[in-house]
Amino acid sequence: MKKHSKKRDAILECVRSTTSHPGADWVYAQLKPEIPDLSLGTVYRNLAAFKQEGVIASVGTVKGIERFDATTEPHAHFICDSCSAVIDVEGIDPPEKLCEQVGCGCAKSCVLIFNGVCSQCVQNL
Amino acid sequence: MKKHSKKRDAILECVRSTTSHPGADWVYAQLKPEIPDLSLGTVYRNLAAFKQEGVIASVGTVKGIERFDATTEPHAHFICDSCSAVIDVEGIDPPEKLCEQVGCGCAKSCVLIFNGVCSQCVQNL
DNA sequence: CTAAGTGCAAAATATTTGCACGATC
DNA sequence: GATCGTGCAAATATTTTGCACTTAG
Repeated sequence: MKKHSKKRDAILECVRSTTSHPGADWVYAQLKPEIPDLSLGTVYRNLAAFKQEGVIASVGTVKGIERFDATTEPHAHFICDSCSAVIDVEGIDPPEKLCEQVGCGCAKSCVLIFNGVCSQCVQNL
Repeated sequence: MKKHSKKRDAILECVRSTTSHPGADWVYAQLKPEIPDLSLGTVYRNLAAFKQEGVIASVGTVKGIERFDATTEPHAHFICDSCSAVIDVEGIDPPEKLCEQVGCGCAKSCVLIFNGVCSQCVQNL
């Protein structure tokens, strides 16, 4: 049976409160001042659990760090090669319908990611 | 100036000789018997260099391991959640044309990945 | 009370890097 | 002989885990 926990709630709330698609360390850094006795291990454990339950989704690993998304509706992402920002792409969705046409197995979901340099980084070059 | 090296050639050849989209450790394991004085660091260094040069492409990180693809032409992949196999998907290509429509930055490429359980793993369940 | 959650630190994993040596141009 | 490539091992970086303690149900 699953129990309640302030820390767990805070971690989920933290991921939900941002559009930055954070990694575990970012969540930890955000919450640590507020919850001084928070442990990084707890953040990892809860993020893994949320992902397992389907409450949050993993966007993928950017420069070695797994990034999470509170929005579980399928949508495309843009990832900046320069600053590693992960940004939601409006108006373009992953072609989930094509899952059925994938021959090599039973595809359940699909991920669409655009790579490039974000508007902000382009300016700073 | 870039120099020649048997080990470098062997590493590239190894990636090219398989459709398994290997990671560094797999390449190392393949070549080690053949080239006993090969170092894992060298494999990492060369794969990173090839990727930089655009000779090979990174498919992404599957369960913590970065996987490479000798085919740099854009194409979709299927990744098995169970056995972590990375398989080329025929007939479906990433919508590169949409890069121009991505609002949040200058998208240069896009990645399309299907997730699910591969035919082989489905049988073994 | 029982089961689940957590802190802490150590362990496990994957990758990078410094340096001396060896290979290539 | 200058430059680049490599082995080796140590260093990083990220994530996982064992265990004792705490907390929610």
